[in-house]
Amino acid sequence: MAVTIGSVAKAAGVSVSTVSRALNTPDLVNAATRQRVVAAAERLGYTPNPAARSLREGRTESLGLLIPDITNPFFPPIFKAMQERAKRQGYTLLVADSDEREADELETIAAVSKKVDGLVLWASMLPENRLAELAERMPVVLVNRQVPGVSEVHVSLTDGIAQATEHLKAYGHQRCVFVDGNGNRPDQSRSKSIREAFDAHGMSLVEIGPYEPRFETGVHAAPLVLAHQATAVLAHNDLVAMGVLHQLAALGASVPGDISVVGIDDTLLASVSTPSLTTIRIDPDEIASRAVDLLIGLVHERPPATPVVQIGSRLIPRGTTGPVRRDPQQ
Amino acid sequence: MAVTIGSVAKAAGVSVSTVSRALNTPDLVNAATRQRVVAAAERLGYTPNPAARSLREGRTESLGLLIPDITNPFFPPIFKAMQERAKRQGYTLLVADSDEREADELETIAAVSKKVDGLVLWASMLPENRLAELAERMPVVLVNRQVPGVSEVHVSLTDGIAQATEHLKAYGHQRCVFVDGNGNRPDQSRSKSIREAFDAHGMSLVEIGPYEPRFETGVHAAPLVLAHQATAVLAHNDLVAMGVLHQLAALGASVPGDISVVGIDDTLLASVSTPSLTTIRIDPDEIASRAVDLLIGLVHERPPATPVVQIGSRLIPRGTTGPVRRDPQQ
DNA sequence: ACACACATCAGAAACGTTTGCAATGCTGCC
DNA sequence: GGCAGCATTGCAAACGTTTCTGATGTGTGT
Repeated sequence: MAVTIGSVAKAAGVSVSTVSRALNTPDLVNAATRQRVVAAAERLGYTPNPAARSLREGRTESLGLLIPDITNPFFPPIFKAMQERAKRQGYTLLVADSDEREADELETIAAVSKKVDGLVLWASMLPENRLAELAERMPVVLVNRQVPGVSEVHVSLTDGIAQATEHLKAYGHQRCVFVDGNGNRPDQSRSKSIREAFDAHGMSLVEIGPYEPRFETGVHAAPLVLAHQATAVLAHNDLVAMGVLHQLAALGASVPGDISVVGIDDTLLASVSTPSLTTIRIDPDEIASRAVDLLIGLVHERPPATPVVQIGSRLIPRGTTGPVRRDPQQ
Repeated sequence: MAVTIGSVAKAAGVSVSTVSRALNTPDLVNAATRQRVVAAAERLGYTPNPAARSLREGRTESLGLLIPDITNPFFPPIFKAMQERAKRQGYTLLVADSDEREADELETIAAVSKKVDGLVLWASMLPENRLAELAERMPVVLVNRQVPGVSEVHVSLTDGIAQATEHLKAYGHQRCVFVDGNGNRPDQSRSKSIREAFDAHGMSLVEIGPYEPRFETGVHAAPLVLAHQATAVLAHNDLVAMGVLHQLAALGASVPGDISVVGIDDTLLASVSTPSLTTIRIDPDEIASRAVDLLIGLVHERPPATPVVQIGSRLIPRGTTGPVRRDPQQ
C-alpha cells in the first residue's frame, strides 16, 4: 500500500541500505546507482516514514512551543516566526495552548514532550523544581521565566518603558496610572521596571491591580484613572489599553486630549485602534529567532554561550499620546 | 537511559508483552500481575514511545490543521477549540500556517502529512485535482472550499447577512457599500450571499474590490464610501471594518451617526473596538467540533452522514450601527 | 481419570528506517 | 603477479511497541 524504502529498493533493483545511503549520504554510492535510486524514489513519490526514522534515530525533528493563550494577539506573530525559523532548520513546530492553567500545562507537557526534541515554555506557571527537573530530561528554553540552570530568553521592557516615560514627561505629564494585569503569574519584572523608570524620572505613579490581563480590566480601570486625576495611563498590555480606551470614550474623556494611553506589546490591536495606540514594541521575530536557535543548539548538544538572552523593546509613539491639556475644562 | 517497556517488564518481573497488555488491555491479565505492572510503570514514570507505537500501529494520534494566517484573529479561537476537541479524543493537533501562499501550502502539506492521521484544510488555495488526489491518500476535511467527493465544513453567512440587511433596513439605510476583501481566493460565496440578500431586500449595494483582507483595504475604502453617498458599510471581515472605522474617524465622519459599519467574523477586534463593532458571528466552537469530529470519523473509516456540514451565522448588533441621520448636516 | 476449555503468560514477528560490518571486485603499486 | 587499499554494495541488527501464536497450568464436566 504505502510506498516504503523497500518499494524504492525493488524498483531500483538495489537493497534498502543502498536506497537509504543514496538519499542520505549520496557520496557513499556510485553515481549511476544513485541516479537510478533517486529516479525511482521520485517516480514512486517516496517520502520517509517519520515514525520509523524517529524510532531509529531517537530524534523527532520537531520542537514544541507552549504558550498561555493563543487568543492573545501577541502570540500569533511569534508562533508564525518560530514556525518559519524552525522550518528553515528542518524542524516542525508543535504549538500547544495551556489556557493559563497550571494543571493543563503539566498535562500538555506530558502529551507533547515525547513527540518533540525540545520545548519552548512561555511564561510557565509551573513551580521552579518541576521546570528544573524537566530541563534535566530534555532541552528546554524558558521565556519570561527564570529558573537557575535553565536557558532563558528574557524580554526586557526597560528600554521601552524608559522611552515611554520620557515621552510622557516631554508631553508634560506628571501623574500616571499603571494598570497591572499580571494576575498571579510568577514574572513580576514588568511592574518592577515600570516602578523604577517612573522613580528615575521623578514622576508620580499610581498602581492598580493586579488583575487578569483582560479587556474588562481596562474598562474597570478607566474611571479610576479619572478619579486619581492622572493624565496618562500605562497598561499591562495592548488589550488592557483597549479596554481603557473604550471606557474613557464612554465616560466622555477624549484621548489623547484629556488622557494619554500607552500599551505594551504592539499587537495588531494597537495598529488598528482608533486612534492608533502608542505602545511598547517587542519584536516577535527577534524573540522567535533567539528562542528557536537557542533550543536547536541545546538539541544538538551545543550549550548556549550565555544562559540568558536579553531581548530589547522600544516605544512606538502613535495616536493615543499627546501633550497634557494646559487648561483642563472642568 | 530512557525508560522503555522493557525496563518496566524487568522491574515487574514479567515479559514485555505482559506489560503491554496490562496497560492496554487490562482484562487479559491477572489482577495481581496487572497491579505489579502498573505500579512499576508508575514508579519508573513510563510513558510509551509514540514513534514506536506509530510505527507499529500505522497511526500517529495526531491531526493536522492548515490555515492561511494565524495572525488573522479569527483563527486563534478556532485553533484553540480544535485543540481542545482533539485532545479529548486522544489526538494532538498540529497547526501550520501556509501564509496565504499556494507554494507554501504544498510544501507544508508535504512536511506535515506523514506526521498526522488526517488534515483539516482551511480555505485551501490548491487546485481541485490536487485536493481530490490528496483526499484519496488520506482523510481530509475541507473548510470553505468545495471539491466534489471530499468532506467539507461550510460556513454559511446567509443567515447572518440576511439579519444584517434587515437590521440596516430597519435603521432606514438604503444604500450600502460592500468592501470585498476576498483577494483572488477560490471561495466566492461571501460576496454572492451579500449580493443576493441586498437584492432580496431591495436595497442598493455598491461593491468595491476585491482587495486583500487587510486593515489598509478598509482605510482605502472609507473615502469611497462617502463618495458613493452610502450610509452603511459591510466589510469583508472585522479587520477591514476596523480600517474603515479608523479612516472614517480621520475623515471626520462619525460612527454610527453618519455611517454605520458592519464586520464579519466577530473576532476580538470587534469586541474591543470603540465603538464596539456590529458584526456577523461565526461560532468557532461549532466549526471546530464539526471539523474535528468529521475528520476523526474519517480516520476511523466512518464515512460522514452528509458530505458537507453547514455552519450558520448570526448578527451581533453592537455600537457601530444606528439609525440613518434624517437631516444630514452638509 | 481424562479430555477439554479457559485463563495467563512468554516468545517472536513485524512496522520502516539507519548503520555497523562484511563481502565483493577493482585499482594501483611494488 | 600478488597484495593492500578502496569503492561499492548487501546483510542484519537495532530502535520500542503491539499482537499473533503457542505453551503451561488450572479447573470443569463426564
